[in-house]
Amino acid sequence: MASHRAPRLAKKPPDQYHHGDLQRALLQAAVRTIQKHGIAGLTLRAVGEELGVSRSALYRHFADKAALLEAVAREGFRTFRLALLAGWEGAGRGLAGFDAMGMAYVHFALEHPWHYRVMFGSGFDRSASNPELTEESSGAFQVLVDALVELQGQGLVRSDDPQSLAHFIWALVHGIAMLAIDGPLQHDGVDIDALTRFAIERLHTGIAAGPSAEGRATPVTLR
Amino acid sequence: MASHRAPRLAKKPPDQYHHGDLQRALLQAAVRTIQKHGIAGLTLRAVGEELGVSRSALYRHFADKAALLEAVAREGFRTFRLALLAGWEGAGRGLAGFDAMGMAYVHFALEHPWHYRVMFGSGFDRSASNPELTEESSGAFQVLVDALVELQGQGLVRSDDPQSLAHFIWALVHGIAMLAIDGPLQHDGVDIDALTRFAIERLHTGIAAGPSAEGRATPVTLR
DNA sequence: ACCTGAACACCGTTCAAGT
DNA sequence: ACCTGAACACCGTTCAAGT
Repeated sequence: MASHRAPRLAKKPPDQYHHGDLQRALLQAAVRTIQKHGIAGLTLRAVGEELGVSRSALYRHFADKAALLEAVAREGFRTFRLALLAGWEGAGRGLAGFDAMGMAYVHFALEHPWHYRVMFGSGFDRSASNPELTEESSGAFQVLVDALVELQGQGLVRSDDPQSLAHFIWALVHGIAMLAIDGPLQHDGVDIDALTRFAIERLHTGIAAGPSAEGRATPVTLR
Repeated sequence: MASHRAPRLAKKPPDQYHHGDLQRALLQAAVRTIQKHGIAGLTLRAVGEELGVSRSALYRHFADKAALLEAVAREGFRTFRLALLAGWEGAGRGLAGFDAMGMAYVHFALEHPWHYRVMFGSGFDRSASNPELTEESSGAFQVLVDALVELQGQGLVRSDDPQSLAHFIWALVHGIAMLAIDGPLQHDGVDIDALTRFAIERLHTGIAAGPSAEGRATPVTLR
């Protein structure tokens, strides 16, 4: 790019001080390394090698390894929130939007399993004051709460405390995601999509037997 | 214990070859170390020190560190299964037993968080053929399946595929447990017991609004 | 049979030194 | 201001050697 004399081209031009934005490059390299070698195989040496940079260069841009993982989690929560929102709004909100948001949740976990693992794993202190991370995290959660409040306003969802409802539903999809990624649903030939659809149906009508629920084709959506 | 001459008493008598059952002692020491220093702080050196034994002595009884963690998980699944069964039978089976089993699930996770983390964490290969572990694990799952089949036989639960129902319910309680232990429910002042009870209620009747569910004090348990 | 202790190949992190 | 390279204190694992 700049004007040096006849640079001997390596794959990445080590012209200036290596990068204009090493911070961002380190983040991306960390994600690639995790995808290749797992979260335990994320070593600062491997990250540095991928960029042709010393292993201690990272410390100019991140406090330590945990901070690097936090950055990965933050990036994950950001795109996660957008995915949930896209599901909700893409299906035109309402009960269809609610269901689409649930599917989007599980799909995100299946499509970005490593991001999801880092986001909800224990690679860093969640309690240690980390305002940026908790903000992104609760931002994603808020999408669900907002949707529930809207549905309650339309009389489509029970008028319970929205926080409790949201925690309940979040736990459900989180559980499906975790069991699908790392748990026994992984290799048992379970159709995750079908299970998720089933779970969302049961979310609407419950599991109780009896004329009020059993045999009804569509969930109760009076009014 | 045995007859040596005037043993200079250390805390643990290093009389013979240290232990009659080092394997079991190592397992317990591992659990204690994890409880004290976290799952990442589990080092073979720390385990050995706790027993006054070399750090390589472990390799006589476990293939490697992952095998030690697997043993912890196996022990966890065994007592977990018993806890679920105690809830189910202690409450006299039926719907009350079902609810008690759900509470027992979450309570186990809250009372043995480190065991739970190891059981469902990624400290070892779950796919790598490990028959003993998967047997214990699916044994715990089977308690739930059996209960559901029994409830279906009594007409108390929808006649869906019991496996799907079990996966759905398992995901829910697993999600609550994970969010309560490591997630944002941890320090938000959320009453986990109340949330679990609420979740189990919603499990019965669903979240839909309308006369068929809203306002009814007790879940539908016709017949 | 069971355990030790040195050795090996790895880690994350620090810090003086280079440009 | 940004990065290097040596050094430090840790790891898990192996293996000859002791009893």
